[in-house]
Amino acid sequence: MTQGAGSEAGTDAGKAAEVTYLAIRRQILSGERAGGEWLREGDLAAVIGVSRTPVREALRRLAAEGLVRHEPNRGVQVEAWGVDDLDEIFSLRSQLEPWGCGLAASTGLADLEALAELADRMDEEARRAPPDLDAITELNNRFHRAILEASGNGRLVGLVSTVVEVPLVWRTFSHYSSEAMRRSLAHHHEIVQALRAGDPEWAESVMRSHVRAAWASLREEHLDPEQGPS
Amino acid sequence: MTQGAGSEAGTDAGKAAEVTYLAIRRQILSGERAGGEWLREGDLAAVIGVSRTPVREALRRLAAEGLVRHEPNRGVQVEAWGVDDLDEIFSLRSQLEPWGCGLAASTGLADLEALAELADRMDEEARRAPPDLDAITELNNRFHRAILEASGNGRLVGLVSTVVEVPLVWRTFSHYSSEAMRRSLAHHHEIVQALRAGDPEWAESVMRSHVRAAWASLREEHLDPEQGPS
DNA sequence: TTCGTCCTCATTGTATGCAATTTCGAACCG
DNA sequence: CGGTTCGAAATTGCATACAATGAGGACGAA
Repeated sequence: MTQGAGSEAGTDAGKAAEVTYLAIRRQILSGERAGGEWLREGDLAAVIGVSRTPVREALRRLAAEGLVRHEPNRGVQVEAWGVDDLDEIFSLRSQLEPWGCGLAASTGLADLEALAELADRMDEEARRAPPDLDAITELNNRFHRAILEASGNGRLVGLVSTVVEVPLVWRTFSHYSSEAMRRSLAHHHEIVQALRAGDPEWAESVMRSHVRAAWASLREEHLDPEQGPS
Repeated sequence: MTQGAGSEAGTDAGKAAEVTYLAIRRQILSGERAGGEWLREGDLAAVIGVSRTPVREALRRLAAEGLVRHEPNRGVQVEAWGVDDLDEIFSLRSQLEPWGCGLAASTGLADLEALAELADRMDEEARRAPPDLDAITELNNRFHRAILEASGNGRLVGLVSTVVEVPLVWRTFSHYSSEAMRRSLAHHHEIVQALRAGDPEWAESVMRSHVRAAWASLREEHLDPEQGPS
């Protein structure tokens, strides 16, 4: 068969369990799998072209990360998120990310060139005729991750990752107005500047503004359930 | 066949995978399994009395929680922690726990009676001839968890749990001097009082003192490797 | 002696078969 | 007609068998 997997077919680059994990994870983050949907081991195994064993491992891993919910003897279903989760996530984020950004300004571990380039590339992508939101999302996540890594606290990176890696947040930019987008991109440059100046309080403040602006944008969108179908 | 779960005898309360997970986890947190030690699936399966399948699931779950490290095609080894990890953990903790405690003071969700009782029972346990450190540890963890739960942010509970549930921190009290112990227990009562007063800043401050005092105690102990045998 | 190669064994990774549990529908009773 | 009980199908949980990968040692040549 090997019909559905498509992209993952061909190279056995990673192990089956890893491939399966990445495939399911991508489907959830992209919104391809709706919240509440049941994930049957047999179906997934058939589609991806592996046996149920690696599928089970992938599902357990996803459960540990909070992307799916495991109901004993019943199966696994995609976690359903709501506006309450948005508030939990962003109140945590607006606590942790500014703090980490301030630390990064103190340590001086950040690769300012790389960060500046990421910010520039986001500008470029945003200027395209139809902005490539996936590309911007990718760059934005790398930007935020790089800053947290520069905080010197490895656990902070992991914690924030587990919190923000949910569909609700992952596709942040698809909910931005063009004004919110411009402001967000400007924040990135200002953050780099604050880091370059080695000013922790400035860095922390900008990052706090950045996160809370994102919060407001998403919140507005989710309180008006007028989004398109499916 | 012969799956009688001999060693874990008594109730087959949970499923094999759950039992296995809890068994291995307990061994790691108690220090029974040293950092760096390799955990072979076959051995664990034989000892616990299950097949390798649930053992693998348990190990994957522990890997996702950061208690063990999974090396592809090589196996799983217990994570080794050092003083650097202590600093990472406690700098995170002294950021998150005071914040959560302040939130709890604002929400008023905390069950003050239950918290006061936990604090009292810790006092009692500490007064025993040989203080039952395991009992105190258990009560202390429940105390801290209850406060975070009262913050109204469910994710905060999970995040802090994954951070503090390592042997280094779990057995905090076994490293306390009697003075540090008394101060720590006093903090608990003061925290309850601050929550009762509904004063977020007070609550936050006491919790910050509480956490940072613990940090100092543990750090001192770990910088002087003159501790008694195992 | 020392380095490199190959072979063997231990261990993990995957697939498959079977037992246990849940779900869902249809027959049955009130 | 509504509610309940029983049973077959679907699904998960566990055990076992097999394949694949890596570690360590014996052997031989420089």
